Amino acid sequence: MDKNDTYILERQVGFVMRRAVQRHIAIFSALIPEMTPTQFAALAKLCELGQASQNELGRLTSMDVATIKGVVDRLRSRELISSAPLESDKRRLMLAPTRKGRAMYRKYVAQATEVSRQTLAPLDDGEQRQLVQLLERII
Amino acid sequence: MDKNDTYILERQVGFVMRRAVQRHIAIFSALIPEMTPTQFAALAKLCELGQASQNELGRLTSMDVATIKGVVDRLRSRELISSAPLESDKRRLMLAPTRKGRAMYRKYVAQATEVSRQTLAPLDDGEQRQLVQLLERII
DNA sequence: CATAATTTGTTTGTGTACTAATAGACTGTG
DNA sequence: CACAGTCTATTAGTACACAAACAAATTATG
Repeated sequence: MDKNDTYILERQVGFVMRRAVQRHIAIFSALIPEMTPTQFAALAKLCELGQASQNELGRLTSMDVATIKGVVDRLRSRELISSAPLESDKRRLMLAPTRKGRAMYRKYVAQATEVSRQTLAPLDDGEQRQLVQLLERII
Repeated sequence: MDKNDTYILERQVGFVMRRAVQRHIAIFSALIPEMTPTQFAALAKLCELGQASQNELGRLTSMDVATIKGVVDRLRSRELISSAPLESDKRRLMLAPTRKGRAMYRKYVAQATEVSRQTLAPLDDGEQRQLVQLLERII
């Protein structure tokens, strides 16, 4: 009856996005083998801000409390960021990039741009902008 | 010097895709609380095919060997799929949906379409098609 | 036919992501 | 001031995702 009553997995946004993310992560880890995309995102945001509480950093990088804790733990164990409880609010754990963390960020920031470039390479400039804009609207 | 020498996390495809996937998964689990998107994908594909080996199912749903194993284990422990070694090729584990699995698929297939609809709801019809097509090209 | 290469599935380890429960610290209101 | 509600961080549990190493079965090749 309906022209579209079959469910075609391959055409569902969720499925296609999952595959696109897979490819993106593969490109990322080829170009930036020392870090995951999530770790780089947290480090980049922290370098941009100078410092932030763990919770704040999680919100700004779209990671929930449990996720950001794991990411921060791993970055800290590699001495890319430092942490200290805040005197004026003892609930908060203030984070800052270490010298080593800043160096790591500087080392890879150009590569990170290249990751985005390669991910979008099959599209022309207009299409690239369009894709990012459409994605931003369904967030 | 350059007009774009700062790295803006929020504008990177990877970051935006990650957030879009997060929203999609939230919609999915609100509408289909009994299963994850991945589990539904595997079950749907298996219902479409009738049967498949574990490896085959993994390839068709874009899950690597370790991932598909976990997904299959969980579906099997809930008796949504059955498995049996293939006589003619003893390496292969043939999978098929159980009656219960088929019922589960039928129960949620309309909801799965609704998940895609809600995920794309902020866009008009043309934009929805465009987004999916652009994503397909960067896979 | 024998052996090398490939395919399939399993296991281990690491990392992301979410839920739910908990505890301690802070804030607001009565 | 007290105490209820909120915020921050931690912990435990489940699930996806990938890499690497392995064993068993099959296929290809000399």
